[in-house]
Amino acid sequence: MSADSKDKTVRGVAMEGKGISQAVIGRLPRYFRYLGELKDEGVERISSQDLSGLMQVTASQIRQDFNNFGGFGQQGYGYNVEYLYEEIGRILGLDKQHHLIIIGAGNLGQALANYMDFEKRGFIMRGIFDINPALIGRKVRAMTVESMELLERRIRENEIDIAVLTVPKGSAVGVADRLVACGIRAIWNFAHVDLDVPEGVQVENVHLLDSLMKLSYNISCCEER
Amino acid sequence: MSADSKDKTVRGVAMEGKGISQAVIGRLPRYFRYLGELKDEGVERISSQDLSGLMQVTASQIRQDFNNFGGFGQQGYGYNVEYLYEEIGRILGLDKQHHLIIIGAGNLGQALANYMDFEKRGFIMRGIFDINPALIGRKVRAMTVESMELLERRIRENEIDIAVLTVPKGSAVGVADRLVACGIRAIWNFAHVDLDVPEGVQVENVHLLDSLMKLSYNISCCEER
DNA sequence: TAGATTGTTAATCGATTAACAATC
DNA sequence: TAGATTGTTAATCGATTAACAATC
Repeated sequence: MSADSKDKTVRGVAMEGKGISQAVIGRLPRYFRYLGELKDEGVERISSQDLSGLMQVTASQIRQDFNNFGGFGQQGYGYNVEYLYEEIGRILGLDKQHHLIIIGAGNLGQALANYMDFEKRGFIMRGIFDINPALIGRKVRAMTVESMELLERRIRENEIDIAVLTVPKGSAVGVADRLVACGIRAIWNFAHVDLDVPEGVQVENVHLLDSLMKLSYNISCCEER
Repeated sequence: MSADSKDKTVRGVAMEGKGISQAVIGRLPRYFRYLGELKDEGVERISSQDLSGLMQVTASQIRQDFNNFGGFGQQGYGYNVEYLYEEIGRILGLDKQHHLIIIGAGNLGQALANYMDFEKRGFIMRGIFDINPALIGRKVRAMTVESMELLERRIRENEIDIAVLTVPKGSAVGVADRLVACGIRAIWNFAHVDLDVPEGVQVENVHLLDSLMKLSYNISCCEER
């Protein structure tokens, strides 16, 4: 890797550049998951070859992926599982805590609020909001559903990084605008619309219906052979 | 397109071949969504150019994508919105009904059971299962949570296409094996593990934690500039 | 007919895989 | 040292974009 596409590595913290493709990023959580399992099983080191067999991706891709962030391995040895796990966690920003609020306390919003695995990785739910007066005041796990009027204030008070958008598609764009206006960094969007946000605000879409449609396609395309 | 990469088109039903890349398939639901909106607004025809402006993808890609399934447009005219909408729906298999069961009646399973938009597109929930005796018998929308013992019987009786897997990661692999054994066609997997199924069984993963991790990466990579 | 816009081929770009020299 | 395995460059493959002839 040339000196200018690779960014400086400061004391083990890979200060990765802007040039990493989303294809690579998309694979990091899966590496992280497998490495976590290996670590739990007490495996100390692993080669790209062995990880390749386990994960069903080429060893070449594994090495290429890791090298985007500087070398984590050692020739003739492979990769230290714990070290690699830690590094990928750091790259993914899992060494820092994130504060989230959920907007939309319907079924999905409540389900996400109750899902414990997020907290284990540092994603802390700090509030849940709804316009429906019938829901306001209701307890959801450790939180109380609050009025949408309090949205901006709470975002500032509680240093919220990420807004989880589980409102109906009709209100999503309006809510997203309010979020952007009060300086949110990221939106995890479950509403079935595309959000248009200024550069610097991250949007990650979870379009469940789209996902189901892909499944539907793959069912029908296979039987038609 | 050469005669042998393009499959026969029988009476408007595009019998698409196996050769369509998942990149293309992944974009179809979004086209479908935009075309549905245009249709609802009463727009009769649209050019790849205009759709390009709307959807923020290149006109070239739009034409290329549609041409994977044979020509839906007309030179000098563009695409008929309603026709294209119908065709893409058909390609995605939305002209047929799908029968689903949910396995795991926890928060997420219940949230998905209550989500109305799936039915509108022909995804009909026909059952919900759990091992937890405390949940069995409970009403979820029009369904009653049933024991896992009834799983295989219900799949056969109700002609289930798709199993929605919302069980903890520890039990997911075991349940998936049972599903495969009794001939399920497709698994919509929300459990945080990779399922290993035989060819011909479709798996669509929704790894929420992975999605959140990507968001986390994109937050931290931007501030580090 | 002239203008518009597709279908389709060719050019470019990016991502994946293969190969191998560097090195532990 | 010899063997193993990475880091990295080069080759391949696939996907996207550009261009334009076909045609409505």
